[in-house]
Amino acid sequence: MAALQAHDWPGNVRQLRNIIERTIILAPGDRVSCLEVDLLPPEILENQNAMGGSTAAVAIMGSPLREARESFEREYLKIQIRRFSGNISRTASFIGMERSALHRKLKALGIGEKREDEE
Amino acid sequence: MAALQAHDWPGNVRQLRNIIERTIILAPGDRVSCLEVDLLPPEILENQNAMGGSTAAVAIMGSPLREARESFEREYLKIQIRRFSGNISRTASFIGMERSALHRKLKALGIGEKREDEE
DNA sequence: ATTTGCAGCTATGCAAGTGTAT
DNA sequence: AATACACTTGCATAGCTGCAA
Repeated sequence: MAALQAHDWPGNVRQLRNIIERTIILAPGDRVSCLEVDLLPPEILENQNAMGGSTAAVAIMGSPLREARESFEREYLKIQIRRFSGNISRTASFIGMERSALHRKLKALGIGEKREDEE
Repeated sequence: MAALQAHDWPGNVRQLRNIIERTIILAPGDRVSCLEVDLLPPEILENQNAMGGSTAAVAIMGSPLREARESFEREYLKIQIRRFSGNISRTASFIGMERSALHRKLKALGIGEKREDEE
């Protein structure tokens, strides 16, 4: 869905319909009647390549700016923090931000609640 | 550089040194003494996978939040606009933003100056 | 499509404080 | 005691956004 939504459908809906039908028909034998990202024609996937290409990255493009920005910051911060072994002070100075501000932001983004690993 | 900076080097510098030496030594015959992203050991590249994995995405992780956020928004907006064939009004309503605000933002991010293709 | 003025909300730096562990 | 962090809060200012024109 995200991949299809990320594309510009200038003409009428018929184009979208054609792509879907063609994709399903051309699906390889072991995935008959399958409609999945990697089966879509390359022209449709152009925007995916512009971004990371990962499913997550493409999904973000289907969200309003506010949410997309938040998702991005969440990922960005998680990685930065992990990179400094969880040390907030160092992370803050590296990303050019006040410690206190970082704390507020982490709280706002819901980072730091349920640990996934680290420490 | 970005890939190496994106990693957490908990111990002392010796680890970084070892990785670099090992990478160079283990480089395939056709790229002797080469130190490039794809040659780095998988453990080091973990953060890359977290993001899109593209070089650009990794580079962003080496920038302060302010810049990283801007880079993200720039990419996001470019794609959204392209997706609506350059129609600002529709793009704005889709991303949940006022037309005027979008204009200001595009101007601030320097989007719309030098066209790369479209229109 | 693009700008601009204006008011309100948000984000952030700065400063000050509390708590914990080494 | 002293240092190093984590985590909060109050406050003033700078920035962003909606609304109207």
